[in-house]
Amino acid sequence: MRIGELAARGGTTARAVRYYESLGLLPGRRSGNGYRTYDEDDLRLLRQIRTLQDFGFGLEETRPFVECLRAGHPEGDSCPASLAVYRRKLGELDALIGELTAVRAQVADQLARAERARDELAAEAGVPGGPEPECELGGRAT
Amino acid sequence: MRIGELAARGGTTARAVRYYESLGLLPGRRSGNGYRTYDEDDLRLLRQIRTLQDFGFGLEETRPFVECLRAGHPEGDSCPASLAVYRRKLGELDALIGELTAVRAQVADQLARAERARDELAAEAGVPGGPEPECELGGRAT
DNA sequence: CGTTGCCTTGACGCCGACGTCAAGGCATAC
DNA sequence: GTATGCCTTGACGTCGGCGTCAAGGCAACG
Repeated sequence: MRIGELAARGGTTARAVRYYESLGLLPGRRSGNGYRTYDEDDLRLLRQIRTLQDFGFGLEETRPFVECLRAGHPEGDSCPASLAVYRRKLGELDALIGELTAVRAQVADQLARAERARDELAAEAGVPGGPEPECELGGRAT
Repeated sequence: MRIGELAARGGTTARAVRYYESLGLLPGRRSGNGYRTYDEDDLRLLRQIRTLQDFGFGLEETRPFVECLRAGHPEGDSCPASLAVYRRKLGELDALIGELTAVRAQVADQLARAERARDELAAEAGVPGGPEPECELGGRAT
C-alpha cells in the first residue's frame, strides 16, 4: 500500500509517517515510480508507535518497541529494552501524578483561602454599605 | 533596584523579566541612564508570577493576578478573575490527573502482560534448551 | 487531451518560555 | 586609563511533533 492508506489505517497522517521515517522508525522502501510502499508489517510498526504515543510516550521511547518488532518478535514489548521503557515510564507517571496531586491541593487551598478572604471583606463592608468587590479597571464608567 | 537584583530576588533571570515585560506583565520604567528600575511592588508582581508558574500556570493565566495586584488589591487572588483561573485550573488538573492515572494503569497492565509472556516463553524453552531472549541485533557476533 | 487525486521533496511555521550570542553603553574600582 | 561587571537591544536557537504551503511528477478516468 502507499503512504496515504498506511496513514489512514494507522490513524495518522502521511506527514507523520514521513516524519517517523526520517527518525528511522519506519522503513522507506520505494516502488518503481518513487512512491513509498508499505506492507502489513509496516502497519503494525505504525500502530505500535501510535499506541505508545497515545500513552504519552515520546517518539524516541517507541524506538525499542519498533526495533523489537522489526527483529521479528511477536510483540513490540517482547524485548527487555521495551520493558525497561515501560518501567521507566511508570516511574515518571507516578512522579508526575504525585506532583500534580500536590499542586492540585495547593491550588485548592489558595482558592479556599481567597474565597474566605473575599467573604470576610464582604461581610465587613456588607454591614455598612454596598460590597461589590470590583477589580477589573473601569467597572462602570460614570 | 535594577533588573539583575529584581530577577535574583524573584528567583529568576533578567531575560525572563524582560520577557514578562514584553507581555505587559511587568512595567518597564527606566532611570536616567536607560536602565530598567524596579521597586518592591514590582518584586511582588514578579513573585506572584513565579509562584503561579511553579504551579504550572501559563503566563497568560497569571495576568489576572498581576492586574489585580496592580489595581492595588492586597493579594493577586483578591479578584474574581483570579478565582476563576483557580477554578479552571483545578478542573484541568483533575482531568489531567485522571488521564494520567488511567494511562498508568494501562502501562502497568502492558508491563505485566509482557512479563508474563516472557516468562512463559522462558519456561517453554527453558525445559528443552537454553532460553536467553536476545533482542538487540547482533547479540554476539559469531 | 485534460482533470482529478495521490504522490514527491523542501522549507518555513507553530507553540511556550525563555537561553544564548553579538555588539555596544554606562559605572565603578583600581 | 582600563578592566570589570552590569546594563541595553536585536535576533536567532531550543524542544517535539508535526501542519501547511509550494512546485512539480505520476496514474487513472472520461
